[in-house]
Amino acid sequence: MGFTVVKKLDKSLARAGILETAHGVVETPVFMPVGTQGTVKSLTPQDLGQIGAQIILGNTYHLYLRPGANIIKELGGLHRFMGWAKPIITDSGGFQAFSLGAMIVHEVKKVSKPSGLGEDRKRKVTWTKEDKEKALKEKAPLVSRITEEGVEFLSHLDGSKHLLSPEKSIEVQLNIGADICLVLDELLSPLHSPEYVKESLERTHRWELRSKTYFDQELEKSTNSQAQLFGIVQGVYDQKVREDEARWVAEQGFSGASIGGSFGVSQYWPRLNRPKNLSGRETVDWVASEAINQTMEWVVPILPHDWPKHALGIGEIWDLFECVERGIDMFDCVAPTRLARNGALYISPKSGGARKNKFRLNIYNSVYKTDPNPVDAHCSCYTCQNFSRAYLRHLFLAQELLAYRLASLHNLHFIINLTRKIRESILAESFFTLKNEWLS
RNA sequence: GCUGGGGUAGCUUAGUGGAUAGAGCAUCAGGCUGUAAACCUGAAGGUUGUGGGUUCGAGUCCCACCCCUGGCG
Repeated sequence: MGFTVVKKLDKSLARAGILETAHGVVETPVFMPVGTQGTVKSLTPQDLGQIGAQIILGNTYHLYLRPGANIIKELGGLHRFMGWAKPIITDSGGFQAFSLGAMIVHEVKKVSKPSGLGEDRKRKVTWTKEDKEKALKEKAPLVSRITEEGVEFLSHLDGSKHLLSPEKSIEVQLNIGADICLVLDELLSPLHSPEYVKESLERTHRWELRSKTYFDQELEKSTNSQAQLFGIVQGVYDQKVREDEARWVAEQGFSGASIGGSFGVSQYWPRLNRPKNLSGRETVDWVASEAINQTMEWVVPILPHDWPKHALGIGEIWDLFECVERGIDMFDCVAPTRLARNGALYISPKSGGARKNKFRLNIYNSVYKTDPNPVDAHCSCYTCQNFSRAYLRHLFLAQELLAYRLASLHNLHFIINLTRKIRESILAESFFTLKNEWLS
């Protein structure tokens, strides 16, 4: 079990590697489809194999609530349960602490529009205990809250109360049979104040250590004794914060590192040298990319060279290039599958894909009503080989289930294939040529 | 022919004589980055069947006509 860098570029941190796990090797850079509830929505493991998926991501929080980690364990672990024999990485539930908590209260996202700037600057989000209680009560009946012990959840399924502690999270991940487990962390939002960020990061350190202690202690007894544990670099859009976190994580003896957080700026974390002449929409995109790219630049060089580095939740097309260039090896992202179900289908530069349209077309648009062409004429996926845009549009408008399946197949094939090409370009030392073809 | 019900957005409809006639679906366009997401926003769309009357004011009340629909001849 371990990670080997097989090729590194001179001009950047981009590299190709091989990650060994109990369920086989993973060639990096790699894109990991998200299968939150023990399924990559609408696709079978056979589909995933055919489009070249090497490893998928499952979710502790969802599987713990339903069907329950013990049930999965009894039925032979998640691999057997869902019929996927290749590696699985599991998220710790840290993201749900955020998406059911601060994300709602702060009205931010994983990758946020610039908030706290311009008109929004007046908006003040304090985070005293009283405000927190009040905000949670008023704004979100179903939420998570952070305590020293862990994350308290009210189940989104039945409202029941649960505590996901670092120990519980690891217990669930080991029971599920994850090849790679993640420590429990708390995502920070751009609207968290410096005081709260400090408090939270100190707590996350304690959670990460508790996760690791429990992991080390339980691993041998576990039916999953070859599992690996990744640490998480948390933080906000601030160089010192991120570098400090990277230094801390680097010293804890993990098998790898995931880089997480909510990427955006605010009155607290406004570090911006924004190019002028950008439209409003371009600014939004620029800020999101800038926060992600800068963060990777700050963090990656500090982390051990021989650790696999995982960008949590990142995976838009430009991110793949920019993050690989900055030394990232692994990606997971809901974008390909969620966008697919919502009718946004990826297109390559040769088919009109570009930064400005986010390399997507909206299949619902009426221009595709009679379009006989495949989604992307340069794509070799099953969907593009067999169906027209007009047919796909029809399926979406009719809300036929096949729409979601064909679209997911295409988007995932597209991203996985692109990531594979990126890997090949590193091996062939043509990475920048490829990047230029896509992001010129 | 007699009699009852009904005509409001493409469809289904809400609407005590009082604000710019609302909504759902459909249409159109945005958005979506460790999945509370086959989701969320927004826009467009109206000669209230036609014509007249009462009234400061009518989708609403009155009259005539037209159309749909049920019942009886």
